[in-house]
Amino acid sequence: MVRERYGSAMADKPTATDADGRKPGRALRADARRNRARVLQVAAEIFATEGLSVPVHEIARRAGVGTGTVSRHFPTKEELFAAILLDRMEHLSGQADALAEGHDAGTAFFTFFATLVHEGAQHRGLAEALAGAGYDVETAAAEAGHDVPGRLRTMLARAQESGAVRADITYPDVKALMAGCLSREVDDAHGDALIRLVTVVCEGLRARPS
Amino acid sequence: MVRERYGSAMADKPTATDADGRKPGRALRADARRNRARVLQVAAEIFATEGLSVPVHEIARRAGVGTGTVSRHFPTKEELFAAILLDRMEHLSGQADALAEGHDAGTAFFTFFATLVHEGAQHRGLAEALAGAGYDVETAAAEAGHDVPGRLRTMLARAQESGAVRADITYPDVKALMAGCLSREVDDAHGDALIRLVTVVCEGLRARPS
DNA sequence: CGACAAACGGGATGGCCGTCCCGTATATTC
DNA sequence: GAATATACGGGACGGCCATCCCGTTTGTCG
Repeated sequence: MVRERYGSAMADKPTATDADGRKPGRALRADARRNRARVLQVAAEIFATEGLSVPVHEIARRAGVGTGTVSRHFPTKEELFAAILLDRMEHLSGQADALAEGHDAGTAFFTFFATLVHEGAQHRGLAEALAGAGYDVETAAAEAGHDVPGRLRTMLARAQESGAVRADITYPDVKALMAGCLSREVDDAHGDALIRLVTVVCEGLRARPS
Repeated sequence: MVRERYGSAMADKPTATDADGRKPGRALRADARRNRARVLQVAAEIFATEGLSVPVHEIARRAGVGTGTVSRHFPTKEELFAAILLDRMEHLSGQADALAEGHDAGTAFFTFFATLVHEGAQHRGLAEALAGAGYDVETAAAEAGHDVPGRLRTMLARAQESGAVRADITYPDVKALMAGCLSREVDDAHGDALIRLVTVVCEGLRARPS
């Protein structure tokens, strides 16, 4: 059987000392900011391609920093997970705003839907692990101003008003369809299969000229 | 953050000594057979409700056996996972055969579809973990004579021939829809939400009188 | 019923990983 | 350019868990 870890133990009561959610005091030192971003990026890639069980030491090694640096920025592995997701949410809500501005309602919605599916294909496990731990990513993101679901909901409504999307579709329908595209059945997250699925779903959502 | 383990480390190269896949020699002693079945059942329940990271010791404790007994029957945790899934597959293919015999093609298909979704809701993580480890459950099950996908495929074909299911549906479509029903969005695996989703999907699959 | 092998129990072992700590290096500030 | 707090590196610690081992129990067969 292929080499694979399932996960790894985690402290029950992490002694949360500093979540880098620092509002007060000084700003982060320049190198600290760089390192933090680098860890976040490397960790996102590694977790996406190799699973959540990759040791934090390994993340640090590949990011070219010491383990202490990682755990100072993200006191627990769980907080690292959350930070990655929040970071992605920030990107996504930025993209959403750009799309909403530069395209007609239909195009914006369909494009954003596809973006979300591809993003989801990358970080599937992450979101599940945090959800399983009772961490509500969407709410946390919304509080940080990166309300991706809200934006999707708005885009859906506009697309429907403009006649690009069937009027009988609801937001939960869209979420379920998205989840369907993300099923394990679609093996490779980058492959054609995913693109085909998204295409099919979008076609299904599109309002028929009738 | 709520107490939650993500998983647990596992040996890279399990010294596979005995997989209980014993064809030759003596049959299992009566008590051994009992214990094996009991562990399998208890483990399936626990993994389904509490996640895959529950320690093997805990499984043994709750099954009322020693850890040695568990690891003799299932040398590694991974083999325990696989055994559970194979066991479920056996149940399922039995149900499939019974359904195919006792009902019309349409009812058989829809009922089995619902059964699969509910089963999937239980053992979601299990299948994912094994798939991630490169273990092909479906093939293994097929080799053991419990070819669930094959049966579903057959039932779909018959249901389509009989006019109960839309003719333009393909088997992969069905798998994707099934996966959609199993999305994390449907929180409680026993709740009404899942039943509603299944109902909707089945209605969608049903051939319209036109 | 007695003898033997199969199976059991659960403690011991080894390894892995998250987290903490502290001496060192470096960005920032005056 | 010096002083100082901030951040870094990576080794060490502690805990957890899968697996193994071996003395003991129990089913099986003659």
